[in-house]
Amino acid sequence: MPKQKVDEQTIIIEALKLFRKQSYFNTSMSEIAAACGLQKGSLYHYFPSKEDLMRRVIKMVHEFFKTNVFAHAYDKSVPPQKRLENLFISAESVFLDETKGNLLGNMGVETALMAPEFNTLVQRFFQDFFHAVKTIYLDKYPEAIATELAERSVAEVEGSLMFSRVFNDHNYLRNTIKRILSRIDKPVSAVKERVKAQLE
Amino acid sequence: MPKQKVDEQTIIIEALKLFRKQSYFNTSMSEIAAACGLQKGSLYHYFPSKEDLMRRVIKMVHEFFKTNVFAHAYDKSVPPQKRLENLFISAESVFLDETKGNLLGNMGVETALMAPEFNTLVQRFFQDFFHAVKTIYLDKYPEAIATELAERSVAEVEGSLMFSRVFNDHNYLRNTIKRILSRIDKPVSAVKERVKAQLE
Amino acid sequence: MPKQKVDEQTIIIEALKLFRKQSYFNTSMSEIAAACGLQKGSLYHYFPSKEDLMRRVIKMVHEFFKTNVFAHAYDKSVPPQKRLENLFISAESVFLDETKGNLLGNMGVETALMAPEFNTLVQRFFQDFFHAVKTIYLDKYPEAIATELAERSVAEVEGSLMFSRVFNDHNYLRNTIKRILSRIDKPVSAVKERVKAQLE
Amino acid sequence: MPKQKVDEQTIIIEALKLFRKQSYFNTSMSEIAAACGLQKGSLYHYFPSKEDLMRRVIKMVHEFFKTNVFAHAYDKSVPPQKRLENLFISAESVFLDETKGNLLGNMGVETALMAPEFNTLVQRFFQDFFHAVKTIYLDKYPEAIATELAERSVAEVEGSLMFSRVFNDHNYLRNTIKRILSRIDKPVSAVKERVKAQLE
DNA sequence: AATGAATGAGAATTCATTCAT
DNA sequence: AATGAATGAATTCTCATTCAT
Repeated sequence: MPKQKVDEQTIIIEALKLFRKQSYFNTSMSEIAAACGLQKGSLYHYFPSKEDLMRRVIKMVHEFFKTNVFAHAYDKSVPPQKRLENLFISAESVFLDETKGNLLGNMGVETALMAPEFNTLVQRFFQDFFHAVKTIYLDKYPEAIATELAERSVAEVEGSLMFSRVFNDHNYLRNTIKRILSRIDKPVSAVKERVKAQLE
Repeated sequence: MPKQKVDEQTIIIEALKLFRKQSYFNTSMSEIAAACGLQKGSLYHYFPSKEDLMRRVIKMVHEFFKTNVFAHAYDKSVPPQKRLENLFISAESVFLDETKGNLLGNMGVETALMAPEFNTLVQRFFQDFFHAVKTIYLDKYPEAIATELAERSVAEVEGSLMFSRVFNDHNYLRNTIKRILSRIDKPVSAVKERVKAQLE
Repeated sequence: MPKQKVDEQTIIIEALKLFRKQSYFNTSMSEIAAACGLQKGSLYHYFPSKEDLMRRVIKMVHEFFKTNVFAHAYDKSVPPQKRLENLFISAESVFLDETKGNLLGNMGVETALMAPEFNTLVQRFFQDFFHAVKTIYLDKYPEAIATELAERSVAEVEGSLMFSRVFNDHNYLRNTIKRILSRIDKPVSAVKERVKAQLE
Repeated sequence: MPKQKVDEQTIIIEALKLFRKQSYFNTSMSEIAAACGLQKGSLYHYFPSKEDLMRRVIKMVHEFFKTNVFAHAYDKSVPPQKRLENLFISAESVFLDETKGNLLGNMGVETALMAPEFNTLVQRFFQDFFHAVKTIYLDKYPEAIATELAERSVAEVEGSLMFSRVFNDHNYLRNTIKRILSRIDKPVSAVKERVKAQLE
């Protein structure tokens, strides 16, 4: 009659932390089990396979972002500037948080490489990310511009997140987010002009 | 049979292709050997270990970029706009080329995670990348602005490169590069203003 | 299939037998596993490495000797002649026993060569051996003589044990032990004289 | 038209040194080649296999002992005490010499274990050793005693040689040899008596 | 639910050996 | 005679997974 020592959530979080730190292929089920205070055999009570556990990790991160980050975009009671700020500031804190992790941030490629199925999950995450950011920009800009701004912002965030990790310096991401937020305050005309210029 | 079947270069390139496609940890020495038409034991003639092979791969990519991409930045016979174009257009073709690969592009994080030594190599790559881009911007902008523009451009490139791979759509990267190139044509004053605005 | 097939002790003993028969470097983990009716991977449940298994084998032999051989030397309820007899007769039966083995007997050198740590373990074994034998001689002889007799006896035993194995003839060891035991019955004076003679 | 870089002798000696230091199984052909300043493939010009090389090493050591050590026993122009001294003093210097080595000394067991053929070679070595020593003793003692003394002396030498290596202290062997040499000076009667005592 | 034993496939690596040059 | 490339078998070790208790 063994007592339950952990729950699914705990295992998913411990797995996330290890995948983030060491990558999926370089993390063994034993390590995950050990991080949970379990024997490796016990993990199979919760997840039928390592791949399935990874799936759950990705989904959990995705859900977390939906609830805690992307949701800000859709809160119509808040003005667009402020919504953008809420979204990116919360994204920043998640990305830079060891625990909550950003498996889907700059590790998107590695994750996507694992299997077509994972690629799909990663795509969905970024689609949601784009959609949220674009939704905000649509309050101030027409479709084409909003799309471009959203893709650009998320790309900058992902790129600078990578630098933050590679150089172990949070400022890359922080400065990028500051810059993105400052951009939305600028007069519409300037942006329009530039975008137009690119379209020929 | 004792006739030379491959050379170091070939092995490094085959390894690069596989690492790019499958990630380092998910690629076995057998696979690399098979890709070269060798027995796995034979690889150890050329490289004392898998890690060492990886080191060589990274260095080769770095050298390739120095010679074929970053070098454009320092060709003072060419006007800055054109230098920026040469640099990013060549970067684009390398990044999107299966063969030459961009291990150090969006896979920087996984690579960097492998070991402190690899992290250092990845850092050096990006430092060189930053430096090249910044050198061009310095022809038109003062130090602070050039730095910011360089970091931003490289971040955008890296982020959109990730999207290109995740969504299997080269346009993410292509559009980003177009945008970056169009930016340098804009009057200095606009940029200055925005940067100043961010500095308080 | 998850039913315990062997225990640590069994593995250690099987390893000992093989090391004795084939030497450490010429015995593979597969062979040891096969001798235990296990798959090779299963050994790593019990021992983290081959070297560690060797360590355990050495320690087990050492413990066995402490308990079953050297202990006779310290049983003060028994007269010295008899103690010496008990010690060497039990040593003989262990040395010549395939199962209990004498890895630390005449294979001391190969074992000691393996690594400094193993050398230390072998040294400890012989120190204990010397100490036990010397303790007995001290009941009849002064320090200097007891030391010399102990070193000599153990050396003779080891040398003749080697011959017993090389010539596959137990009599080398048996006769040596008989001779050693007969020696202690001799008048002290004769021994003293000889030892004195050597001391100039 | 490659020049001869080494000769058989050199290789045999380098191999001997390595086998002595690391044991046969733990020494690779590459290491031997490297010690000779050759590529491993080149060794096969001189010896058809590693085993054959080992055979040659054993034979060379045996020949060396025949010529430089055992020969002293048969030089009838020298009195027995002096012959014994010559024999053991030369043996001592060989045994303790890193270069000339004593593969057949205390490593007899490991060597003998390798294959029946090697066991035979080791047996022959010790038979010659016994015979030489016994020949000297026969000048002073009758057959039975000479045999016993020879076996005992060689056993002591081998045992103490092992201690010298395990404890890295040449004195074990040196003192043993001193003791053996002092023994032959003693009156015949004492030895006779003891030997007789053992024979019932 | 948890464990710990066991598995078997496969990882990286080593190595004796072969042979064209 | 020497080399260096190549091999293939073997070695140590790892790991996802299974399952009886």
